Amino acid sequence: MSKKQNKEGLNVKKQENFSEWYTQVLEKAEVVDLRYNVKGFEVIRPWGAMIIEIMFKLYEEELKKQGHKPVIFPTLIPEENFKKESSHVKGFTPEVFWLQKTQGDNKLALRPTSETAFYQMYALWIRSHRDLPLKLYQRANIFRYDTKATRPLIRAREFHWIEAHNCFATKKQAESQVQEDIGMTETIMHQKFGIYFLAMKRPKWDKFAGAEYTICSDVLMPDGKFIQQPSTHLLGQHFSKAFNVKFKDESGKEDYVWQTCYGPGISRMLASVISVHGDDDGLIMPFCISPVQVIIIPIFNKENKNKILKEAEKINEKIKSFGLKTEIDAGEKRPGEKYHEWELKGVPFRLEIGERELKEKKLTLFTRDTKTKENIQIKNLSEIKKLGQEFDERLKIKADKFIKGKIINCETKQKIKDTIKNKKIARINFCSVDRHGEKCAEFIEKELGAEVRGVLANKREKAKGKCVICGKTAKEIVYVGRGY
RNA sequence: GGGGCUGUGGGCCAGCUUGGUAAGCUUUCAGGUUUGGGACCUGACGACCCCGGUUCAAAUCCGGGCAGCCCCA
Repeated sequence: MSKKQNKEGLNVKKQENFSEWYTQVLEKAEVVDLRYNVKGFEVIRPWGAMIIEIMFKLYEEELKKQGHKPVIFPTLIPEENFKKESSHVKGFTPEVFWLQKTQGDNKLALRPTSETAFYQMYALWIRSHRDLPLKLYQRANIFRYDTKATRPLIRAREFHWIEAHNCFATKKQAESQVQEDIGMTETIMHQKFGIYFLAMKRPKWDKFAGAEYTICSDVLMPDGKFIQQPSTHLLGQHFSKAFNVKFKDESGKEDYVWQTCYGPGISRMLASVISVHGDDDGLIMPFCISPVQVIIIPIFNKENKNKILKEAEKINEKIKSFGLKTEIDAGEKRPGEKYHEWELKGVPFRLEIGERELKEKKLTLFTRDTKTKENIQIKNLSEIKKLGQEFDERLKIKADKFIKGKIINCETKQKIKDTIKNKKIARINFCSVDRHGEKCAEFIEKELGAEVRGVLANKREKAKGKCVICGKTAKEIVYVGRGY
C-alpha cells in the first residue's frame, strides 16, 4: 500500500467496487463507526447524527404541514398485541427481539414496528367521527432480527425512522392518504434530498403483514440493486377490527375505522443519499441537509494569522446572518489537508480566505460537486443561498439520469437474466401479482436471481401478450430487479 | 439459510506454511520547523477477537464461539 493510500482518503473508486467504497466512505467521513460489537447495529457519529437530525426535521415539518401530530410510544410491545392480527404476527414474529424479562405470561418485544402499540390506544382515543381523521407520527428506533446479510444503514437490525399511523372514516379517505404519502416521498426524498424513486405497488405475497396493499418507493443504488425506501400501506379495517377501533358516524351508526401507515426510514434514506450522490473523493451532501453548508478555510502564517482569522470571523457572521450553517476551520493543519477532509465529508461549499482575498476584497469559492473554484465578491455573499439551491438541483438532475436507460423490456427469461447481470431493471409481461403469480415470482428468484418488485403504483400499464415465465395471459407489467 | 475469505496498537497491514524477542506505514501525544491542494525533523504512547485443547513453549497448530467482508439463495 502506498503512502498516499494510507492517508484518510478513499482508496477505491465508486464505479469499480461500490461495496468497498460504501464501507470506506461511511467510516472515513465519520458517518458511522462500524466497530460496535453487535451484529447489524452501528454507532452513528456526530457528522452522521447531525445529518440524520436535519433529515428528520425536514420530514417532520412536512408531516405536520399535512396535518400529522407527533406522539411518543413505548419501545416495548407485549406479545398479546402481536397476536391480535394474524398475518401481522406471522410476518413479524421471526424477526422480533424478545426480552428475557417478561410481564406475567406475556413475552415482551422490542418493537419491530408499532401498529400493535398504537392501535390499542386508538381504540381508547377514537369514539366519534369528530375524532377523525386521526393522523399521528412518531420518531423512533425499531428492531428487526433480519436474517439476511446486514449492511450498515442499508440493512441494519436497528433503524431510525418515522412511522405515521392514520385513521379515517372511509376507505376513500384512507386511499387518498396513501397518495398523500407518496407525494410526501416525492416532496422530501426526491425534491429535497435528490433521490429518484419508482413508486411500486408490491405483489400480493410481498405486501406488509396485515395490509390490503403496500406501495413502496424503490431506489436504484449504484450497484444496480433496489433499496426499499418509504412505504405506505393501506391497512383497511384489518387492524381496526383486531383492535376494536370503532367510531360513530353522523347518523349514530358504528363502524371500524379505515387505516393507513407510512414509514420513512431516515437512517436508510441516508444510505441512499450517500450512495447516490457521493463520488471518489467522498460524500456529497445536498445543501439542504449538510450540517455545514459553507466551510471557511483561513490561510495564514505566523505574521498574518490574527488578521486573517478576524476577517474569517466577519465572513462567518455575515453568512450566518443569511440563515446558513457555516463554520471556520481555524486549526493548525495545512490548508490542503483541510480541503481533503471537508471534501470527504461532502460539504457543498468552501470559502478560502488568505492574503490574496483580503487584498482584492473577494473570496475563493470551491464547489464540491463540480470541483470548480471561482471568485466571489464579499458584498455578494448572499448569493450563496441561491447557489445552494442550484447545487441541490444539479444533484437531483444527475441522480435522475442514473435510471435513464436502465429499464429494459424483456421478452425472454434469458433476457431477464442478462438484464439483471448488467445491473439493470427488467420490465416484463407477467401473469398476475395476486396469488396465482407467486410461483412465477419464485422461479424468477431462484433461477434468475432477482425479485418481482411490483407494478407502477400511479400509472396503469396495460400488459399485452403472455407471461414471460409461465406463458399464460399476462395481466400485468412488472418490474424485476435485484434487491438489498 | 448455504458457501468462501478474514480477525495483530486508533487506522492499513507483515509475520502463520516450518510454534521460540511481533516488523513497517499511518494516526495520536510532546517539541521544533512550516502553512495557497494530504509538509518535514526528533522523541514517546500503543496490539496478537474470545473460550478451550495440544505443547517445555501458541499470533502461529486443533476445536468451539463471536464479529466483519464477499458470493450464492
